[in-house]
Amino acid sequence: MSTNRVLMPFKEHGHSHKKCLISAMTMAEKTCCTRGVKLTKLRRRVLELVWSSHEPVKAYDILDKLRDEHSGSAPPTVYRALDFLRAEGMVHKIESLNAYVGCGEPEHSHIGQFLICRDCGAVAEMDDADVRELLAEKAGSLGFHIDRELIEIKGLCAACSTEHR
Amino acid sequence: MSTNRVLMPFKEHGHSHKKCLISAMTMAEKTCCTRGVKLTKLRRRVLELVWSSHEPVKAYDILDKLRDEHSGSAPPTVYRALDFLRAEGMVHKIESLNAYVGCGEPEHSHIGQFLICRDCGAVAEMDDADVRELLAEKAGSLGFHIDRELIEIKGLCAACSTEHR
DNA sequence: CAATTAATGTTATATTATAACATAACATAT
DNA sequence: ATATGTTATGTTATAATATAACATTAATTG
Repeated sequence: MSTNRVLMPFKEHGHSHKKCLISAMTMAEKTCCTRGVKLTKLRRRVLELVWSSHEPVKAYDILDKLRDEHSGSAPPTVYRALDFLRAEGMVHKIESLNAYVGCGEPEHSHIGQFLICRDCGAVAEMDDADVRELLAEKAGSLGFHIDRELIEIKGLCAACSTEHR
Repeated sequence: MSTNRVLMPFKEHGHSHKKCLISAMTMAEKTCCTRGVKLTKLRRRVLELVWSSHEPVKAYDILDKLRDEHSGSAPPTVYRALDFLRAEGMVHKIESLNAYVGCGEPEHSHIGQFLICRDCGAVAEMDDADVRELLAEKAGSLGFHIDRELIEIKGLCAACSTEHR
């Protein structure tokens, strides 16, 4: 039995992204509503910008876009929105890139395992129980108790592998 | 059979660190010599500063110390030395902390899995083949080929768990 | 609608890292 | 030994990432 839950798979290159975006935004609205937290106009916009692709987005790139739309935007504008979105599990930070990606499944809290393609830059998110268990076991054998794990894997996605052949 | 190689275990709190430091520096000298690369005075000093404890060290903290010793030190001084040491596997960067730790086994190139205690701040380094294999398998099932993996686990080390009881 | 809380605006600054070019130290060939 | 090339370091400037602190506005609630 596989526990390889894929929260957000790699998409074929050039897929129509509109559906991803709509689905993510709908899910976010719904999740916020359920939780009684507010997805304000600003937060929604930042989430849209994060979801503009499957590649991690930089905070200052988001800021540039916000500034085009509203001159009063500043770093805190972005970081606060990102903090909110991260706290609600709608966005994850990729620490090794200082960049942010949308989460495909914000409604259930989790800690993802990220696959990052070195070629197209896209990120996929797994949430694999076997991996978590194995790490817990290995860490446990050293007397270490895990709170949170950060897993960011760099490599080549299937689509990019194919193109390279 | 366990594959849980521990490159740098957690030490009991308050252990005499001098031996760790001497051993690390000796190993570094030896490894550089074998490889025909130069552990210059500056690089050696930066490595010592990284090894001043088992906690990740910040680049600008290193810089402050270097400046005490030589006023001509600047950010590039530190980052270049760190780049060299990282390239030679003597230092690892903890991406989630923007900080640097010494590697217990620079002589064989590897990608470690880091356990970071939220209480004492110490870092242990594992290099576990089972974990690597499982991740390769899981990623592989998505058609993803792994180049490098980043694993940084936050939690509570054995010594800190004991103290909390 | 007054009081409170939450969200955003605004200014300033902290932290982390690199670019670009100059000089010095070291190695090697003549 | 000295010219030459290479590696390492010095130096100045700036880029990129993130937070602090306080003011204002908007939303919520008593």
